[in-house]
Amino acid sequence: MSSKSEPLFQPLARDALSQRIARMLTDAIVSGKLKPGERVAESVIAREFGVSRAPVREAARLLESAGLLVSHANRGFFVRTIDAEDLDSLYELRLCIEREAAGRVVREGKVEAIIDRLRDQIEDMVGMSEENQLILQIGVDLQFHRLIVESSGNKRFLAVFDKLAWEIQACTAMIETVFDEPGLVARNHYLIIDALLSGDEAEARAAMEYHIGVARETVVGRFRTLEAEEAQTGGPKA
Amino acid sequence: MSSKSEPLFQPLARDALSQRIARMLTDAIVSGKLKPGERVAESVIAREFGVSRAPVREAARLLESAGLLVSHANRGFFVRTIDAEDLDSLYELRLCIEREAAGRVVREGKVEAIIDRLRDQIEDMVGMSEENQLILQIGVDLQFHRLIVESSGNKRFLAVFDKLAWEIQACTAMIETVFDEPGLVARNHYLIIDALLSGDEAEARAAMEYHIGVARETVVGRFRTLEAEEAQTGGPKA
DNA sequence: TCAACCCAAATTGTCGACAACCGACAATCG
DNA sequence: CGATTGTCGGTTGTCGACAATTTGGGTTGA
Repeated sequence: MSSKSEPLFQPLARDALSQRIARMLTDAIVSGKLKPGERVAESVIAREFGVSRAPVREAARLLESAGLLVSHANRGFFVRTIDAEDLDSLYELRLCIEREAAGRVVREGKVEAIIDRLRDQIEDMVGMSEENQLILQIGVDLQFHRLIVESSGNKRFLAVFDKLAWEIQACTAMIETVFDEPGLVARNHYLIIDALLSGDEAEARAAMEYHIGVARETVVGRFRTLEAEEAQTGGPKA
Repeated sequence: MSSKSEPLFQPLARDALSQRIARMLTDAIVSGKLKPGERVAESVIAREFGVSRAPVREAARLLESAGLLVSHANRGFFVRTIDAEDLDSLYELRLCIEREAAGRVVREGKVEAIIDRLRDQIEDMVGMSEENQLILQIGVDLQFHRLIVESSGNKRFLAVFDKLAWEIQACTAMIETVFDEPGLVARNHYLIIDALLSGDEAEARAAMEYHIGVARETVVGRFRTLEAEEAQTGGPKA
């Protein structure tokens, strides 16, 4: 092994077209440029990207399995609509995963390895909250939680988290003012860090449960009012 | 609606080809006819089914997102290999979901609505255990658990469960003797029913945790020995 | 006026073909 | 004889075209 020479170049980024298209579409949905319920015609997308329909189709199927699109047979793809109840279920699932992950991180002594990065991310969140960069803040927020899930060592937890994180980001992007006091939300993550550092598994689980519970109430609550407003203006869609 | 005449024929299978192919492939994998690590060339499958590669490709991507296949860029699809550690992670995830689901079923008083069906399924399991129909028994076993998860009312729980159930079934299909005493395993489900009927949420959670813990130790243990055996005979594959 | 019907435009589902790519074997050179 | 390089068969990635299906609007008839 020692005879291997130092690599001069990184491998070129040569993903398949479908993967690049999937990433573009994901960004468009998560950032809210494509709105829920909106149609995503593969021929239209193919024209815009200047490729054939095959890779677009594959990208769409990828996003379908990720839960960002839904497909009706012979009618094509639509950006997934999500209702408050569904969002609530999503947070309940998230709670299960992250609570267990936080416990495992403490139990297996993985806190030290990530504590610095977690602190940095909180700093980033605080900075973004002061500049009212809410979408970006949500992104870092999810990264913070992802890091904990990742270091739990359970790859299945991470896979589930990644799937639901996309959806949560997309949903929060739809709400104009997610939190009344973004700075407070950012700083509240210090409570999680404290609990992790306490070394008490039960405390870590409780802190995570509380944290996610607050987010759940806030976001789902906002979403409910948003739904009620839209029920008055625009008609409901299936 | 009443004017509709009696249907002379069943509707022809008019799902997309890809869905039918996906189902066939799923059966082949879950039942063990396609072994882990085995190559699934889309051109070969397309020839066998007498269709073009496009629907086969879509089916493969579907199964990839379901976790039954993996794709290496430009090299095609392979039946997913799973190691004991991964299987253990899977059971840990399953524990999180089902423990919470059992609690919710009790909390929201949904037990009555499903108790009869649960009992029937246990009877089925006992019958199959006596006839040494282990694969079938595992299927009903998972149906039993699925019913609890479904009636928890959280659609996300059900979605995650369905994904991991496939994998658990495929893994157990690889092990010749999953349990020493299948009849005992089947009857142990009565403990879950008792806990659900107790009306105590904590008790329901504990019973589910214990039940899955036993299965986890048994199956993962068997899998470890299976891995060790294969490490001697055949070389390990990436 | 309204309903049912029919037709046309647009979109998806599927197909066969070609090019790019990977892995393995054979050929070449030191 | 070992290592690198060239070549080849087979597979995937992508494409353009055709068939099947849905949708919406226009027409016809009561």
